Amino acid sequence: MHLDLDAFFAAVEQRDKPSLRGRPVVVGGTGGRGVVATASYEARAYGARSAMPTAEARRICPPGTAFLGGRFAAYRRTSDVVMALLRELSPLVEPVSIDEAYVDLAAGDHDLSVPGVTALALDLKARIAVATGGVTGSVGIGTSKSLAKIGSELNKPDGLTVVPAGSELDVLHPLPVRSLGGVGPATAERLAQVKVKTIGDLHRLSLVDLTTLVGQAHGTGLYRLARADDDRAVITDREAKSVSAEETFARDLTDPSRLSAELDALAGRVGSRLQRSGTSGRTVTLKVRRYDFTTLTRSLTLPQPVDDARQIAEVARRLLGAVDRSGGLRLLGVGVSGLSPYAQGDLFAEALQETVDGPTEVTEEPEPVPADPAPGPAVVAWHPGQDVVHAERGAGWVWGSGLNRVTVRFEGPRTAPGPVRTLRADDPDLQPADPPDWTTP
DNA sequence: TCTGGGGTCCTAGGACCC
DNA sequence: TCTGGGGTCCTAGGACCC
Repeated sequence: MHLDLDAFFAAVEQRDKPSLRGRPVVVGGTGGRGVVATASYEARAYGARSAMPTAEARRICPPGTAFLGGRFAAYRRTSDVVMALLRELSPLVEPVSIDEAYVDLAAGDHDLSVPGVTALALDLKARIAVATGGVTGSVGIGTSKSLAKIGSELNKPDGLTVVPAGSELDVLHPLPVRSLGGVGPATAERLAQVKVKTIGDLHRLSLVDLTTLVGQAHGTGLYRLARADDDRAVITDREAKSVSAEETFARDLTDPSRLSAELDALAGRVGSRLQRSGTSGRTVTLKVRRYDFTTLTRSLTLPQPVDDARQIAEVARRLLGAVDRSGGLRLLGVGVSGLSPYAQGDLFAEALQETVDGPTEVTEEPEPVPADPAPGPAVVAWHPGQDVVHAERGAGWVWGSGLNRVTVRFEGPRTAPGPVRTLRADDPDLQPADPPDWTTP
């Protein structure tokens, strides 16, 4: 079974504010650069849609339309109530998002005949409406995730569609390819170029033609979905693979200190979420959207996982230093991926930390003194693009560099030219500047 | 007053290793 | 003299989803 709550954010607002009932309601970003998250069915009648710029929705919706910024805590509470009802049906419930979930009815104790699941779904919808104070949902039931999802889309809002076993292809074939999960604008356009518009058309394509057209994984996936061949399981707990935060600014930013402060704030959000979830990750990714909407990412994988906001901000700043910021930036984002469990108080984690940081407790052992002097001065700070390096004992010129490495020729006595060293980002001689100074040309 | 924010998965090339 | 074949990891971008 697939359940999709109807115009969810708008429905919660209409439930909580009776004056909004029967009126167009748009929930989303209300600023100049906001987009629509959810439009109520009344607003959809005027053309308002998810992902549409709110400015456009304001143009096409009549006076009296409510534009709301959203109350996510309220949506979360309502969602939790619904998910709890689903868990009464089966232990196997997979929340896809705040307003959507799959339920493996076969894992519960149910009559799986068409009349049986129809009665079950009608009862569920009634109980959702009562428990949430009037929020409705659309339900699809079928022999696979794909069919259940398609079923829930077929009769919206407040709908119920059961696709009986054996009738899958009859239901699928007349539908447009866009109905299949994973077929977006780009794939639909490619398929249209070979005259494939419906899932029935798709069924006639050979596996080789399909994978040539849209790639190996995508092609084999679509080949199977067109045949109602879908054995994906309902997964109750998915581990997060990345944590990120991003922000579109009301006006493009150029001021380095403002950008730096924004990175601190974003890294702070990511770091606290990582720490709350007891994870940390090795790869830090910076996302940049320029004034002209061109978007790029830069990432760096560290030798050890991080969950500390300052460290995350440090890496992000270094990455931003290598990006062309002329013309202004519209958006900055910071993410951490390559996550691993990193529970505090975890003995294994502490042991791991010891190997990284050395013993936690202060020991009587003196710092070991190297027998031979280091071959060159330690580099204190270097940022991509920077051509002079300041070191603990002198300065050097950057001979060559990549994003996470630098080759430096250090000054030395005239009789003995300085050595050339290549340092990677994880070289202990390459230490973060404090305060970070990525603005240095 | 054009185009959010949070994610997942896949691909492709290069470095590197055996 | 000349250049294999397998694999993993990292980086960057793109498609897609809600």
